[in-house]
Amino acid sequence: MGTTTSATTAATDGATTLADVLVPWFRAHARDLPWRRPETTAWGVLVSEIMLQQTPVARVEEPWRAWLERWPRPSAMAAAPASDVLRAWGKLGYPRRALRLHAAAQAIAADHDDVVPADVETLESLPGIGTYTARAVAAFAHGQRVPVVDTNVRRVVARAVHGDAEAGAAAARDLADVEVLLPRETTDAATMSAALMELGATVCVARGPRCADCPILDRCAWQHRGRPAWDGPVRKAQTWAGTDRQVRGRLLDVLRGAPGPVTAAALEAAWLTDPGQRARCLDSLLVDGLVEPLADGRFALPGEAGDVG
DNA sequence: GACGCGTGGAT
DNA sequence: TATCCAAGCGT
Repeated sequence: MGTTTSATTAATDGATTLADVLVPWFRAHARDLPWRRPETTAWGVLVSEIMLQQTPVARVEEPWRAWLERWPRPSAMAAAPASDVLRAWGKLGYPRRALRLHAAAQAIAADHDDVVPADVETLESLPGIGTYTARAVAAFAHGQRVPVVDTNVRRVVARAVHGDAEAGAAAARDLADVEVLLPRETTDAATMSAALMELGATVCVARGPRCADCPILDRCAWQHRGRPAWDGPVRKAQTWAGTDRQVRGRLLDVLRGAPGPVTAAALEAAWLTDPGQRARCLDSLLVDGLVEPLADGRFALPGEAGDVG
């Protein structure tokens, strides 16, 4: 980073746009994340985007490196059993993401010549790739000029453009909101999207925004309005202790930690508080395809026992 | 549109 | 210690 501001052309009427400020700011201040390096493949970008869904950057860096070293192409991962994929996923959380990435890799290998698609609609047709991830891959891996809207971008737009403290629920209009902020130049458009995300992740954060460090403070609508408090609906607090999520996590942790199939007793020991809840959660893991029952009564990670498809 | 889905660091 | 929150997706 630290490159000089390479004459980002201002709008034809001479007005300085948001992109005129944020693109150079990004080039000077962006974190040096491994998936942003120029040698990163589209597959590497896709893997990073899936891992980063609801998971902080700091916890993704090392698993991402190991993942790309082990499975440098979609076909490599496609050939691995799901059990290997789930163990490599480790404790990143939301393991259904790993299963969907596995399925996406198989589809890319089988139907797309092992090349990560560049078309938003095609990307969205793949498992685990939704509105955000499809556009992130199209923009960051393939340089397309498409709006990329995640929770950071929605917060930045809510504040800087709409003058609200928080973004509220995601809406279809979010894409159009951001599209008008993108510069005409395709390459700069992708950088602008990355800049909006970076600003939201490092400066315009949810709690305790560092407005003194903000490059667009002088044109922030929220600032101009005196930074009024959020008066919209309050998000429901996440509960954790005793939830099915916790129980599922415990059960899966037993499977991941074992070298092979485990007994029903081993899973029962993972959650003694409420046997009914434990049974219900194990069943939901079976439904999700995260666990497989064996004929002898034991349980295994999918594909682990050699029972292919 | 609301809900369920893991995990762990920050405050 | 408890709560908040983190580059969403599928149902």
